[in-house]
Amino acid sequence: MPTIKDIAKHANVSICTVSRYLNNNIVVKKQTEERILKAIDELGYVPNMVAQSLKRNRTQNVAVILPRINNMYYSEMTAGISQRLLQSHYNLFIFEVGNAERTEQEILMSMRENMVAGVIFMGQSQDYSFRESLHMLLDRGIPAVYMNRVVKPDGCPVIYPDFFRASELAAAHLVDTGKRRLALVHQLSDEALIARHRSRFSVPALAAGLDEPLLVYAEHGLSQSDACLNQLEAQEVDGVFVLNEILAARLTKALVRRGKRIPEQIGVIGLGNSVISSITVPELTGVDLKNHELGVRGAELMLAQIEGRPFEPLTVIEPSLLKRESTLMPSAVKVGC
Amino acid sequence: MPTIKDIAKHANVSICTVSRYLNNNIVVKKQTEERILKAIDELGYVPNMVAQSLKRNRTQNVAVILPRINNMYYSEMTAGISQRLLQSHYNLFIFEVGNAERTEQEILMSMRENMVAGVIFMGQSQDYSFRESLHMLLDRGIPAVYMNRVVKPDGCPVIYPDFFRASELAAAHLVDTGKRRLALVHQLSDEALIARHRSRFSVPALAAGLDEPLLVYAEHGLSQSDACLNQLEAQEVDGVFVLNEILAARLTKALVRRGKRIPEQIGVIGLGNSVISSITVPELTGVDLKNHELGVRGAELMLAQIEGRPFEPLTVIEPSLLKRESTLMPSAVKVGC
DNA sequence: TTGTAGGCGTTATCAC
DNA sequence: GTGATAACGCCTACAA
Repeated sequence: MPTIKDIAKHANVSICTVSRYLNNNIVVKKQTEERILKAIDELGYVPNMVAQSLKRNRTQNVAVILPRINNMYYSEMTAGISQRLLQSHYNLFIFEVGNAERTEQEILMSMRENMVAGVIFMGQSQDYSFRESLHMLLDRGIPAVYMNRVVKPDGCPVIYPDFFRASELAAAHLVDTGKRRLALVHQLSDEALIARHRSRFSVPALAAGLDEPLLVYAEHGLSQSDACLNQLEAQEVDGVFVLNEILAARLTKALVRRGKRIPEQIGVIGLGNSVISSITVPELTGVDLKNHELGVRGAELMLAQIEGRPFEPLTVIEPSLLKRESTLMPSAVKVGC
Repeated sequence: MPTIKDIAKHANVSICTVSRYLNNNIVVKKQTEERILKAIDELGYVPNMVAQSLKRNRTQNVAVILPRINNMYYSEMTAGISQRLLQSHYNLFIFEVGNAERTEQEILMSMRENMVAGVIFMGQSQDYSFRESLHMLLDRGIPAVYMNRVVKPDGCPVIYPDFFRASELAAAHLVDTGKRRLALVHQLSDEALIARHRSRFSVPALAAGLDEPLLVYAEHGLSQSDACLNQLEAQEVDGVFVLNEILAARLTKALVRRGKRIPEQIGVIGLGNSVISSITVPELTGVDLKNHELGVRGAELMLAQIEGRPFEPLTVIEPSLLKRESTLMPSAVKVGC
């Protein structure tokens, strides 16, 4: 592998002229430039980022730490990150920590060992890992971004979709389509999150003069005999928002098997807008959390920090509702008009 | 950031003693060891992999080049790769090339710039990219692995699932469940691949004395009015294998909407075993291509090359059939008995 | 068993 | 405009 040294020799200039020319730090004579270019071409020179990193004390590699890469939400975000980083000639490291065979300390040490330019922490909304050890990075000047986690900014920028707005959008749409008895189905364990979802979900219902919506916890392994379904039936629920796309699909299936007509008897909305929602029968109305955009914007927060540009400490992405078959068409008469 | 130099000073030993101790290249006196360990602990030393890479002329980073990370097949394989690489303390670079905003030359240059330890090329079975430029890597001693692509080994090990065996398994199961008129539905464009699928799919049918199965190309954007469905109906097909899981789900939906009873009137099998298959109504029998295992084994092929161990030039993973609701139970009387 | 010194490919601080 | 030269942190003959 030829080095700038070889280029310099071949072009009859000094090493540093080559280096500075390659880094655009200098204006060289036309003739010199041609000689350098010719040498690079003839010798097949490829710059060595490792040596550069050692010298500059920083790589062009950004690490993403996530629970599982084979999860559509995370992989969509990752795709957004990847795309944005590539544009700016940064590389993407993936660290899967789901199996938890590595401690936080070990992971952070790995970040330092590899001199990453920055770290993006991706996780569920209620994921609080790395909150303590984060400052070990920040203190050493390694920027970080929290992505998809609903936490207050504390030392590094935070970006997540407005999960609670999603609940509100869903409730509003159910109300708009004439539903009178709403329920919020979830599998969360974080009480604070549940409370926030519930309160936002209630807003459109209460505004329309409806009862306080039901809050239903769905056990894992939903089947036809589930308590969750019985509860919906007993309470005569006619509109439900499920805080998980796959769960929404399973619930839909279970409802259909119980003979419920969707959307006439019960409207269903899922949180998410992947291929899942377009495969169920009926197809699911869903709230799109804009995972790809989240990734792109998160990567931009990272780049802003690395390159010393200003950035927002908190970014909340507005979700959007996608209407499909599992809800009725909104009635012409809007609530409150 | 403290360096081995600082450790050496603090422990009152020479730099090289520290270095060799850390690399297990040496047995040091108990006392020396303790002093080194103490210094490492007190100074919070973290080894610098970048410097190490520069010296060793190779990083611990393995790159995976794939079309899209937000595709369940690829992300499952990637998860397998990630898991195996982490075990051996290698890092994972992700290079998405789907949007094709970079030429092969640029991508390979990026590999060299970053001194990756190896490159795993992941792509569709009929993906022939990088075949020409691959040797640019190999010639420079950078090992590569072809993953999921059905090509003959040529310079680097190849690993893929036995796609054609999947067709055979599916056909055999359809025959076992009493189906008499089979069809293979696909969206492929590679004639050679189609022919191989077709011939293997035919084997169980012909062995059972049935007609040669139908080969049906499904246009994109499958709907109820599709030629594909009409064809299946006209030919009175009662058993179908779809070479794509999502397409299988859509086809199932379309069949149900046309009033077909699955699996009684028509049995459906999809190629793939993700969450998709368990969400459709009815749930889809599928052929699992073992993507995760593919990833793990592929990573092992990479590691074997890097570490100079012997390895198989060609690995073909055996798929397995997962029976669900979209096919009948196999009859007790086996074909050919 | 331990130490000295040179070099990996690059950048950056000086001079000229 | 250009050129020596000294780092960056680590490894490794070679020497002691």
